Amino acid sequence: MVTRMNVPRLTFGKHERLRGSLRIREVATTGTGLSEAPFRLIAKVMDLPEATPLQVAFAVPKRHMPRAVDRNRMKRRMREAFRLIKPACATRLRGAGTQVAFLFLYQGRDAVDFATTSRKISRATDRWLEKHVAPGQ
RNA sequence: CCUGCGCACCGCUCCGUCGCUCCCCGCUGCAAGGUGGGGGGAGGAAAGUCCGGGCAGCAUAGGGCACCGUGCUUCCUAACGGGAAGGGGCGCCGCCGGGAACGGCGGCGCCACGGAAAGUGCCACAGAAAGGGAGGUUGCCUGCAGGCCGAAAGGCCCUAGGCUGAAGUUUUGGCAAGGCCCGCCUUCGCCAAGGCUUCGGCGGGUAAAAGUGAAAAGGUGGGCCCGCCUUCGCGCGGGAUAGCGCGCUUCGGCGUGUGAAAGUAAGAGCCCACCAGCCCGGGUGGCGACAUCCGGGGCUUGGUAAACCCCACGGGCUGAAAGACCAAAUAGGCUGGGGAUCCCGACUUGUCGGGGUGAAGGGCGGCCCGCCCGGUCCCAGCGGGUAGGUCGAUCGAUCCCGAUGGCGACAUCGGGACCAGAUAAAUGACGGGGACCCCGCAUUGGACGUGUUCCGCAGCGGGGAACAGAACCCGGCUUACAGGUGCGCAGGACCU
Repeated sequence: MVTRMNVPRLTFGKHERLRGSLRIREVATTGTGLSEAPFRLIAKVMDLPEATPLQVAFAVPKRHMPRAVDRNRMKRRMREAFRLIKPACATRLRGAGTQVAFLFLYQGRDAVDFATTSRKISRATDRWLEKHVAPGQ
């Protein structure tokens, strides 16, 4: 109980997911992006319908990974990786007082393991925030 | 025991930490939500989207044509192009019968399996020729005798056909030369006619033999002997044999009854018998596909319908992005009220009444076009409709167990269970253990067949774990698949 009080839970609920084809298209077309190995991050500072500092979506194109099983596995790894770094990212955005929509794309042809995925996702997020969000407080 | 093939079934499991989604309950909050607890959460193919159905909307008097699909029978089913049980055909293997063609029985496998005898088309390559279809090549046989017309050339009859060239040889006759016994003989000589042999061209015939092809027009065996004639012909008669029937059998046959055949130059695809197939009629068995028996025809009618086509049966079209409902902002629509402005009328000269307002009016300007000014306002309600949301949407031809009926697919009855429901799309990430399989290392136990054999227990190290992710739901089909289990078949090794 004591640990629960101090350490924030590493949750990742539905309201923190970027949903709706119109918003996703807006991020994909007008957002600013950067690449990190097989991943690509596109994000945009914009108003979100939920009271949350960020929303995020993950995409794996069918033309690179034709089998649904492979696409699912890659999306799950990306989601898991982002879940673990999300709290730090959220506090930073709360400090800056802005809302950001993220869109992660996977552009590789073969699946990569979780360690690599985690490292790359984290680097990409840090780099994007460094560039576009003023450091809080 | 090993290997391969086929069919059926299974399709790793547990723990910890951190998460996701749906449902239920408690607390909290106006609500959104938060929080605590409990429960559910991918497959045998979820795949391909190839069939069928439910469900939904649209269309629809009835019928026909067109188009599409299906195609042995009966049954199962909500339905099917699915399934079950049968029938038939084909292929391979084994055994049996027959002189042969071929037939019977058994096993295994395969088959979209209505009609090719309604018509049309097509049948590559090869081959002379490929479907109303012949005699082409090599080879073989044959070209003998005659009549009539005509001046002749030639024509006609008869005939399967009624030729011709070269060389050699020979016979007869004549000529020439020579000889002598003088009317005969001889010749490396010449001419004419004829015969024979060989070779070639041309015509006729074509069985055995040879070729191509998937297929050359179903196949096998045989067609003997004697006699007769106003009629010599697919004539008539007699006999024999084959064949067929019956009986016996030592299965080798024997006995007995019946009993074939026609042609030609030679032959045959002509004739006879049988085998196989086909068609027609009838009997028996079967719900039926069909089977079987008897009689007749005397036909041989090739393949292809996944070519057109014919016949029978079925099909309205579109799919969950179907469809139903709620519904913001903005723009526009309609209705009502108010404001502003313009026009008209009335007079009490600033009020009232009526009407218009995507126009009136004013300016630039001779006029039209055009441009500019002015104004196009505010509020409420209604309806359509977009974003978004809810339903559809997860209790159903459902699953499990049992009983009964049925050869079976399956059906009926009884009891029990609730078992994914996401929506940029949940079912995961990381770590560790346990089974399983493979490889290596050593260690032991057992079996007799004592081997470079086979089987088993525990140990250490390393590796592997397939195909694949629900998207309205269900029944099938097809395809993919590591490893394992069971059954069947085939082959091999060893023992008895």
